[in-house]
Amino acid sequence: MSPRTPQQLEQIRKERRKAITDTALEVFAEHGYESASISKIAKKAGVSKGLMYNYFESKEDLLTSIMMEGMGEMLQMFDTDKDGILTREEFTCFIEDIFSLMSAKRSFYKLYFALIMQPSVWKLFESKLPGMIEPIIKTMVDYYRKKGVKDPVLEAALVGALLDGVGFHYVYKADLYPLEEMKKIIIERFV
Amino acid sequence: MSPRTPQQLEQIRKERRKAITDTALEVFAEHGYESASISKIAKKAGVSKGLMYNYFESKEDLLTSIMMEGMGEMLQMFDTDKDGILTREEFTCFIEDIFSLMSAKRSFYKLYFALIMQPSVWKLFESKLPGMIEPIIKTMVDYYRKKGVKDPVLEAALVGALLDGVGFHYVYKADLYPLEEMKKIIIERFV
Amino acid sequence: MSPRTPQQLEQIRKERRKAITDTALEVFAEHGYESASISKIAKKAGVSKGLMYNYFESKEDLLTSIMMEGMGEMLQMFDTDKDGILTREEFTCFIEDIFSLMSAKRSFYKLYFALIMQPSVWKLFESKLPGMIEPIIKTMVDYYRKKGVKDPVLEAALVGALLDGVGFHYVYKADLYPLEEMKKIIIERFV
Amino acid sequence: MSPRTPQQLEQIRKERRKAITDTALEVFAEHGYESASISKIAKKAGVSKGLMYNYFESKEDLLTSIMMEGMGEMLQMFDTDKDGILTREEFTCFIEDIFSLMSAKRSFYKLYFALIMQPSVWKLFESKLPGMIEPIIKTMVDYYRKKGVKDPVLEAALVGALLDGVGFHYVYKADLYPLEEMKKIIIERFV
DNA sequence: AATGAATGAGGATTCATTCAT
DNA sequence: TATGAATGAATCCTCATTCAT
Repeated sequence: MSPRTPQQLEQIRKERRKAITDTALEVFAEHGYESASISKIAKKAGVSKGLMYNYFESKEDLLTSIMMEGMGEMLQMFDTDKDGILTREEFTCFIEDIFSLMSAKRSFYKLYFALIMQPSVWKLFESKLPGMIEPIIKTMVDYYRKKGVKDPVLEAALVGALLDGVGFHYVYKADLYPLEEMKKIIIERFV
Repeated sequence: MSPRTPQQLEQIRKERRKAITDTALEVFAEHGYESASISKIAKKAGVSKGLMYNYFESKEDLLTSIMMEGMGEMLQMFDTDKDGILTREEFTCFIEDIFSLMSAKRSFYKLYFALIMQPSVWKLFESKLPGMIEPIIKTMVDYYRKKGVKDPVLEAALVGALLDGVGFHYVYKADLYPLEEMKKIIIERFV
Repeated sequence: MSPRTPQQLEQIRKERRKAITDTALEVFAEHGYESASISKIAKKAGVSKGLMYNYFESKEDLLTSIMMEGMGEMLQMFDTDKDGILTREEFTCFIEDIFSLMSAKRSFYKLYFALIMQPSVWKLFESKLPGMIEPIIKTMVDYYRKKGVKDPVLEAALVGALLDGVGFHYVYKADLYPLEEMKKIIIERFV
Repeated sequence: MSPRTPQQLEQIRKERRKAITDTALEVFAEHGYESASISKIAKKAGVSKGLMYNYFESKEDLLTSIMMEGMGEMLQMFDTDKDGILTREEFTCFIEDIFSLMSAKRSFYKLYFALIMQPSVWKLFESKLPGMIEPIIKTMVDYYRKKGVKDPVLEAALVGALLDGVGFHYVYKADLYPLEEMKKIIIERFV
């Protein structure tokens, strides 16, 4: 009879949108951006092709939306106030956060790696990615500086490379990767 | 105008094939596997579309051929006999080899990263890659075992991740990356 | 908050309908029939897509309604009784009416031209159009016959072609067209 | 065995291209630009959809190619040298040329009208048309200026509108139109 | 061995229309 | 009466692959 209330509509849109982005993330990560067809995503999300364009302007928009939101979520995890002194415990916590993230958001990580390597797609993000990574790097540099390490920037770069390498291997070796042991040894050696 | 000798024909075939693979490598890396069209590659290689199928069965065959040959070349660099005891000096040498490879074949390296990260491409190789990488891993595990490290497999995995991470960063940060310092610190800490 | 009276409802319906047809005319004329989407029209008319179908059965129905009504309006302008003798002043008036119409209803003219030229659309109107044009032709033939012109039918055809040509150019040359001067010279020469 | 000679290829391309443009002209004119689908044209031309894009970059390119070529042909008819003084006889000739064109190329003329009236099509040509029509306008303006007419530009616009109007009516009234008489009266009055 | 015309399946996208509310 | 989410057919276009020459 009467049209839905704005609240109802908002609710519907939110749910549908999430269904689409969740599915798209999976499919993008599984097949790559180019191979993932809107058709496949729509079908897997239980939605018509046409509806996809009710929520996202284009395939590219769908991709960038997912990436931006995923990156936003990741950044929030490191958003706790780290202006003061960084204790040993806090840094341990920080490393553990990164590892939690790796397993919690493995699909996203995979997509991130897959996309970052595709020059055509890279262009969409190269301006935004540094902003995401910088605070993480800074945290580490600060920690090592305070700890009195000789070359804190190099040390942070080393740990950064190590973490990316672990992430990369983990993402591709799937369930066989000794993530927990790796975490322990990294905390042991680099905290 | 006598017909070409079989040797000449063989020579021509070899050259044409190389022209195609070289061009394809570039185009695949620049546009990604899916976006790179046979047409573009053929035109850039100065060859007709039809001829491509005289040298390669399909687009996928073209890709796998390129990857296999490229990886074969890389592995040859580590083919020196390392069956005996691995001394500290030899391991240092080994690490240095890897870093040499990174800078000597950097563009090459970049192309391989770009391709291997695409899930559609990865699927074609994930069964073959372990066999190719294994000797490298094995070299490291052996070294750490002999050195008396507590968990040599984990240690090798750690260094493996670190090296991949460094390669990854180096390939993308281009000329700004402190590759030499990184090499020094890795040898210092992990040899 | 008593419910609206039937009169009020009727009034609201009328206004809404007019809002839709007015907007649709603009959009059809601007983008052409095929390119004009119901969505665009609805949004521009401040109405929901769904409501469009409450007032018109289909896109085609919307188009034909607009055309019929527009043509009706045009005919009314020439509906003044012209049975008696047509003086020079009355004919001047008549020409001026046509020019008024051109600028007052430019959007409609544009749509009319655009559609009349599409054979598939033409079929919807070809039975009704002659009825609209005939009285205009007749008025002119009568005038020239009374004036003693040698071939009044040819003269009327000439002026008819001229008026259509001017309308055509005016509609497409937009604001740059010297409509006033054209009117003056036509009245000067052909009245 | 051996590939086709360039001459053979050229021949094939020419023929196919003509088959496509001829069919497209018909279909565009019958259904309008937007409604005419590449599929329909391809099928009617006895050609695959894909091949259309071997000959034309896009639907728009197909349309513009047809229009440009048709208009080029028309303009060639007015290519006789008209740089010197334009005598009364030459101008008569010029008008007669236009009328010849109307009947000789009536079908193209019809298509031209049908297409040019569609706003979406018009946009593609409004930048190019003036350049093509200008010489015709200029010829008329020059003639009237030399003849001492008070406002030669307006006079030319008047005749231009008249000619377009006549063309428009002729094209739609088909065989019933008194084209010859119209020509005579126009030459009588406007030369 | 070599060519490029030709095919057709499949991709992203649009949009008139329907329907639950 | 009014809404806009949802559908799916149809559109333009791309491209790996085939084939006559």
